[in-house]
Amino acid sequence: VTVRALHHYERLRLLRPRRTPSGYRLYAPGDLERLEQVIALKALGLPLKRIAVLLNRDMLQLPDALRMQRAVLEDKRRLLDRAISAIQEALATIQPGNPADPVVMKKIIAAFKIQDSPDFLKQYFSDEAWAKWKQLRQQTTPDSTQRISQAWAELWKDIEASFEEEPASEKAQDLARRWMKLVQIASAGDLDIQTGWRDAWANRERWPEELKQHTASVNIERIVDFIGKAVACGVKRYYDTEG
Amino acid sequence: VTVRALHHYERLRLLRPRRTPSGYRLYAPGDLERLEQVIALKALGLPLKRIAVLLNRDMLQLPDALRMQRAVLEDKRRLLDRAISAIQEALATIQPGNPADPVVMKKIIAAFKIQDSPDFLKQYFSDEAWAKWKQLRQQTTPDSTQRISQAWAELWKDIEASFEEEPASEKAQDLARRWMKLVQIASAGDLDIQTGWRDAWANRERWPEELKQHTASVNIERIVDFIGKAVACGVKRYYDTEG
DNA sequence: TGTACCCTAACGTCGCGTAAAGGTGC
DNA sequence: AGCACCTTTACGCGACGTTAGGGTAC
Repeated sequence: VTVRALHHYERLRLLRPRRTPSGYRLYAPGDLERLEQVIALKALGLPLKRIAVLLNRDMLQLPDALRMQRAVLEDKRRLLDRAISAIQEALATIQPGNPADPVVMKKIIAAFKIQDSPDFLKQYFSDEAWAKWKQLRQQTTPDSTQRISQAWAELWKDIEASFEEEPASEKAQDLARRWMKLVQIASAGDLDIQTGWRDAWANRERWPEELKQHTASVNIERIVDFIGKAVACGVKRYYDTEG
Repeated sequence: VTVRALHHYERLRLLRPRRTPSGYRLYAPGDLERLEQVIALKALGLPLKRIAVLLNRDMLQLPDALRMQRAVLEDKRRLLDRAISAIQEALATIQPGNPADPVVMKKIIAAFKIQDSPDFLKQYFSDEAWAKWKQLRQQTTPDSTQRISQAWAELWKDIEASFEEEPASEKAQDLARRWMKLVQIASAGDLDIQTGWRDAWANRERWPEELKQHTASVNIERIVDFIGKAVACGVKRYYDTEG
């Protein structure tokens, strides 16, 4: 805490130290305690004026203020997460050595829009599934979100390289297993969430443009078709051997 | 984007729209594209002056700027996480209905100090273990951190209520299993991290005061003693039955 | 003639940092 | 007398919001 800060707090009526006859400030232990309170609340992001109200008028507002502040900070955190993963996406497209400035910009913009659009997907989810999905996203670190979306991209590419395979072939069955595993990871094994996504994908031609573009680099229709057949094949084989 | 913002960007040389004879601004498609770039970079938290340099002088700095900004945002996120969990702690102590304002403040301060002190724990970890532990903390959401620390607190209380039990009793063995399970969860099953924590706990009388106070509400010495015996008992029983 | 826009200029916000100009303690 | 400290006053930052005062398009 700098001297200037102390003066600042005093002008905002947060501190009222006594003075020596010549005008020097004298900080008593009580002032120090109050200062610690100010610093604690400031560290939570509360504006000094609000702290002044809390400490001078009524401490009873404190729990409410804390709850509000928590909500504010959580919003800020979400914005930060979005910005960070947008940077990740942008850096990923810039890596290969192509400068391509406007492309990078558009990647950033797209990354934001994609994270805006989930609200649009809500219509395909049941209320319960949507609540679970939202909670899951809150619990997931952007880092692991990043890894999952990269795993999808890699899987799509691998599938595109295997379009010629028979659905029953070992290679196709491997891809199908990877697919199902990713579905389990991305949905945390929750069936309601998986159902919501299945419906959302079934109506993907009605998605907003920016969301569609996220899969524009691959032939998503043929991929879905291929995996659908491979999974069907795998399920059939499973029942043939089991029963 | 408000009108005032457009004027502001223009004064900072971020935009240069043409003018009608009477002085009205005319925004061409090129200006719009540039505006979108400004907005995208601003959303990442870059200051407008830096954006001006990037867009006017050299785009080549862009990747470096993005990487730096990512680091800045990740720091901010860590601060935010700390503030959020400090609020959680404070609200948790306020719940029971006791106003107790100064106590709440001290909780907040303590919550910050505890999150500051991990650097002190570094000395007990091998370099490799410390790196793994840092990475694990980065990947863990504050939410789940909160749940884990609450689980520890509950377990401690349950153990305190069972001090009279024999180490070999079913109840003690249950508590030992809960303990080992929490260790596995908190360390993500990593042996290096577990070893680091074991050393850190072994020297807990040399921890800084604020960290010690975190366990001050329970009789941590007897808890550690009790669990040590119970685990030893469990291990012995395991080998007796196996071999 | 109205009214819905546009323009510039300039001050306010928030939490201090940073002088500048001068007094106090020892 | 010197030097390290204190005091008040006031401007600066960053990204605009918000008047105030006046012109323009239709």
